[in-house]
Amino acid sequence: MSKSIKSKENWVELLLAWSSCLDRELPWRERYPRNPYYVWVSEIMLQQTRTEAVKPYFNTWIHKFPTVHDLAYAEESEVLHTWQGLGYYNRARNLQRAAQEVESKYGGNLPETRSELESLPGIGSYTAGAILSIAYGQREVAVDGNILRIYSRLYNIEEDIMKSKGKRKITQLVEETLPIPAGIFNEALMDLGQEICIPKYPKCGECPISMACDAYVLGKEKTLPIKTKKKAPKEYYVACALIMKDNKFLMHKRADKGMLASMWEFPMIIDESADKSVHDLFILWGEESNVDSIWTYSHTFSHQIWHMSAYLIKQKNQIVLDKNLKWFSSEEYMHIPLAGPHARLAAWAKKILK
DNA sequence: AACTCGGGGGA
DNA sequence: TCCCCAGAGTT
Repeated sequence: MSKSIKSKENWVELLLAWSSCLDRELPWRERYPRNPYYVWVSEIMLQQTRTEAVKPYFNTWIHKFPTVHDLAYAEESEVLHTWQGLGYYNRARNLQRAAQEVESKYGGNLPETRSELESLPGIGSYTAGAILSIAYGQREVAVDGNILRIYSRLYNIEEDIMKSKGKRKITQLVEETLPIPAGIFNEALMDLGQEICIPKYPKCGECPISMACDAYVLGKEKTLPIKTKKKAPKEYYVACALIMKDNKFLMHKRADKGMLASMWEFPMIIDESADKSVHDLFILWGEESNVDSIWTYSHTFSHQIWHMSAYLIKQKNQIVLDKNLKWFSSEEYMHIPLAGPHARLAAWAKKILK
């Protein structure tokens, strides 16, 4: 039997041996058995987000909301404020809603079946599999971006891993190779995906299972996986109003659905035309005290680009406040969830009040 | 199946 | 610049 064939059979063992030596120190991996709530919070935070970005948020989160109960009864604004800067804010809202359901329906204990977990908001097939395998020791697959990439290379899968056909094929393959304990194996694959089998230039020279890897043997490690490109972000022009009264700024709470839901912003008009956004801002909020913008910034989201400009505006005589329109001092607005680039504008605008 | 939803880090 | 990342929900 040739070495490569033998390695193909043994790659799971080789991977597990490698990862046990690696012993990564992560805040959500501190003890055995794992705290299911910690696993849950970390998996939600890690969706589409790098480990290094998550670490400080995870520690702050656990400090503020140590248990499912604490999260369930927290103010939504504090939940969003704690998540501010991490992105994909529906994750935070869904996490709290799910915590409320776990509290009321399951007595504060995260359920241990795939169907019950996937019925909770924010928990899909990947996260359910991660919780079941890592926190509860069940033999369940958890197919994330790392696993799609690694299996595409290991088994020379040329299907597009972003499409359901490719994902189905790889999920089937993972199911066939999944050992016990699956949690250790799933974590080992994620470690390999972050440390070695990285997207652009995989470090095959350091890889413990390169001899079992079809892509490496065939010299295709840089061309796999096949993945569709994302389309270019759409560009918008955003005019922001700085309206002051009694050393406070007027601020607006965004709708509870859609982009940056329920987060606060300076009153703004967004449009595909720069001129129209500024024109409409003055129509709606009043006469400009200076026709020139006093602050500009371009912010790139994953699917939109906002070209922002801020204007000092003399307030109209009548501004009808409601729960979504309030005055905040620069001290006060550091404690509310600020919408994306508005956090940057808020930090800058503090000096106007001095 | 295609689209929305954030932000930051690396080459 | 461009690309990617421990995905889920909606249409």
